[in-house]
Amino acid sequence: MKPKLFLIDGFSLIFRSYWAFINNPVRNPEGQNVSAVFGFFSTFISLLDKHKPENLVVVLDSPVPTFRHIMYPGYKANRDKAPDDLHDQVPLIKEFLNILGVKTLASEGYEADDLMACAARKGTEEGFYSFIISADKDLMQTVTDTVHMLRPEKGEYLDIGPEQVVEKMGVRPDQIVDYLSLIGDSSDNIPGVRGIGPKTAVTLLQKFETLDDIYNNINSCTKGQVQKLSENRDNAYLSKKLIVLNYEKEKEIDPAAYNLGNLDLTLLIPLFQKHGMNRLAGRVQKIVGIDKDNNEEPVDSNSSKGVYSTVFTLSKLDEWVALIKKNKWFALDIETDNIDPMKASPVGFSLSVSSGRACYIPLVADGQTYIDKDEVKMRITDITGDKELKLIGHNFKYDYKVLKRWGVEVTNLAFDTMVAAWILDTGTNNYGMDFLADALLNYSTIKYKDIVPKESLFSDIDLEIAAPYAAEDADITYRFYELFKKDLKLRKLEKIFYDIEMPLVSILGDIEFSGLKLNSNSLNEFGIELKEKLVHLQDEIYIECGKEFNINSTKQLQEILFIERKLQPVKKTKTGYSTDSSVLEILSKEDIIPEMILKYRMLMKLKSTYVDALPKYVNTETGRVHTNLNQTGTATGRLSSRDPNLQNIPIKTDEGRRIRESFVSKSGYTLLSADYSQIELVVLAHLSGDDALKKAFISGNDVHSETGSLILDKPLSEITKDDRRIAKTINFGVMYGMSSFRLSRDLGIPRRQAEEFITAYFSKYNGIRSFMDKVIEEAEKTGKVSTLMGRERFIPGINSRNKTEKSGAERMAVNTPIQGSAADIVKLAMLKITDRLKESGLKSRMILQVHDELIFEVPDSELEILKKLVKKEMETVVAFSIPLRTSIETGKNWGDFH
DNA sequence: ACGCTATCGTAC
DNA sequence: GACGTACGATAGCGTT
Repeated sequence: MKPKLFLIDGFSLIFRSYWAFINNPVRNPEGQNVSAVFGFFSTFISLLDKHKPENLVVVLDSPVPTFRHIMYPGYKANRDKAPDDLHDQVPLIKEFLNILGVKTLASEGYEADDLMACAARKGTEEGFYSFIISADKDLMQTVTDTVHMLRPEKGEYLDIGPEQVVEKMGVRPDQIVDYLSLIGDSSDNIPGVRGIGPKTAVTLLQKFETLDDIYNNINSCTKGQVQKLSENRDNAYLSKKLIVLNYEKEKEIDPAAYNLGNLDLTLLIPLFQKHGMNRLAGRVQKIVGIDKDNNEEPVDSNSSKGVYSTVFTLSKLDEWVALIKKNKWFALDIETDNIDPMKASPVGFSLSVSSGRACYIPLVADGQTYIDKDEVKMRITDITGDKELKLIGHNFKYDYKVLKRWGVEVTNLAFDTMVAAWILDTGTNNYGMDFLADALLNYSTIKYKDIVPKESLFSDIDLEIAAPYAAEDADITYRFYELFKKDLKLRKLEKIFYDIEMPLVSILGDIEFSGLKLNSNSLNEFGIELKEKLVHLQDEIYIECGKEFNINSTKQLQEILFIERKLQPVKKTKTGYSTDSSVLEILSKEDIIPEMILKYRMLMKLKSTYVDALPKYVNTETGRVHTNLNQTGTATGRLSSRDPNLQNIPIKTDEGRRIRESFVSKSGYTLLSADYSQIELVVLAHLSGDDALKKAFISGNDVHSETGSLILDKPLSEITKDDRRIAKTINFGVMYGMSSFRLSRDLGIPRRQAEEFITAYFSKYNGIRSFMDKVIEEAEKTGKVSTLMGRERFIPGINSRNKTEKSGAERMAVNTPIQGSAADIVKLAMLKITDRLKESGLKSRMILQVHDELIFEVPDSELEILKKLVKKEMETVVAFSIPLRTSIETGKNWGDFH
């Protein structure tokens, strides 16, 4: 049996699907028309299921003009432009195909028909059976014994070989071109011979074989035919040129590249569900389920409930421990009595070693104790400290901290399903079990809030209710594990997941567990100062305005500024005129109020967000602040920090710095901060390979001054502070895709000059321009971008025709490899340093990460050792062609560094 | 009382 | 509309 090569005429299918539902379009929850998406994938799935092709490619038309338009301006000139709501579905379809790993084929200047013909012929040469999936009858010219069409007719796809062509059209495949040249094609605006229709064409071709022969023997035709044929001779031959397919691209096509491998259709399920196409999601599940059946595996149990038991005795518990030791991989979940892991104690454990099976081990339920907690602790210590076993958890950092607090050190965490879900798609912001189970397994979980009333604890709940809920968590975690393990492999995301993110989970757990010491007293004193200043400022503002109002209300402030004081608005927001700081700064030239508001805003921010808030986070047991470093919080790979956010503690103003100063080291210890210098620019220099930027770094001089020297075209010695400021703004701006509009506003220079700066920047650093173009092109082709360590991010909207959306997507695409690679590097450094601290038995602890900065709490005696160790590990974590520098600072408080 | 969105401001 | 990634406070409005 020859392998099958499926060539899907993408737009043919898309158009047909769209118009098929035109009176009753399929819509997603947002109301967007997704008929074409639905129709396309409905057919796609059916074809895959029915024919099981080994190879498949979706062939797409390129934007006009093609060579046919150039040859004949009238070509397809009668076509209307595609409606917007059809147009908008194309990127979505491409994205879905991309996620599946199905290739697309397009080539500028050629139509899909040409490319399919090329691929089919090349396929024949290389031993494939080709199938062209299209409604277009022009393609019948390609049909041979080894090239068939699958043509939609009456709700099914008919297999069209040479015999079927003769049956349908009355001529052989090799006569199709001449046949169509005679009758023309009104839908493509191809003239043909006026007055000759299908009937006459067939008669003529049966008699004379070819168009040439017809004209050579024109005298044997009827009088009417002779007249029509001679009048339209040019049209007939022009039509022929337009209809015959072009094989120029045949050499470039490699059918083997379209091998589907192990196509995982389940990847489509969440996408379908997101767009309200539950029927399609169901069909995929059915198809995949049937496949599993054939392999004598249980019927897909993803969406069915599991079988759970409650463990009341130690002997039952030991049976489960034995199961774990046999299976090696096991899911563990802990129920506790507090949402904050630094305050929580375990009230029960659930375990699973296979999808659909789990148990719950209650310590406390309904206020009553069950199994002895010390006996359980021994078993838990046993299974979480055994490196032969592989622990699976969902958001296990929480459980890790609870266990650590309970006195159990987990050393064998191998798979966190929440982190895996994030690595597979960093672009969403819900990685909770309930949501993922619904989206990926079509499984509706028991919801915590449905079984635990407000103000109650989990340990208050009846065991009959608590046990299934808890066991389900372990069961679903195990199901996720089986799903994600496969996806990570398929998507080649194993390295970033297993080698970077997974070891990081417990490191982050340890950092959070350590926490930072906060001097609440000094903060409270500062709070009193701030309050006095704020009351004073508020009074002054009221007096100046002649009335009292809520200064914190932008709505009321707008009234004051733009109506009462008749100031000129600078920019608009969705709901009115903006009053943000850049606006107030401009307005402060005209009026004294804006400056007072700016001052008020700054002090208010410090007080409410930091001074008042931070002391509330001091843990009563440890006396320290334990932030939550969210590993799944960003689309680029960075960490984020919550409750409290310690990654945005002020530093820029003197007042703000006082907040930083309230973070102190414990007695006998010093804080050490190690900061990568300009890591994002260094990453950009490395990734782009731009010689000028690399040179700027290698020189060892300040990179912003070097940039200033380059774009302002003057020697380094003549670069003023102001020049440096401009260069710095541009350096950062470029990485974020800043416009000249914004640059001119931020620097207070004319738009023209800002444009010149940007132009100069890219002409001096031309490697950066080409790097960015390359990234955007990659994003357009694959729908995603990736970082140094292979982390991926989908870029929705990158193929949008909406200009704003498109350029927004481009900025994301360009920034993500830079920001994300920097994040990769810092994470690698964290892993290495942790290893070194462990093996050397030092008492120093990493206590915070702020994107490009690591903070340690170091015994005074270890200070010198640690300075060296940290610097060395950080600077050697990756081998770049340019140095990766760090600056180390130490002090008794976080603001003390200089 | 709670939840959502908009706006603003802090960090890297 | 016009600079990427976050979190969080407050206001204001709508729903329970």
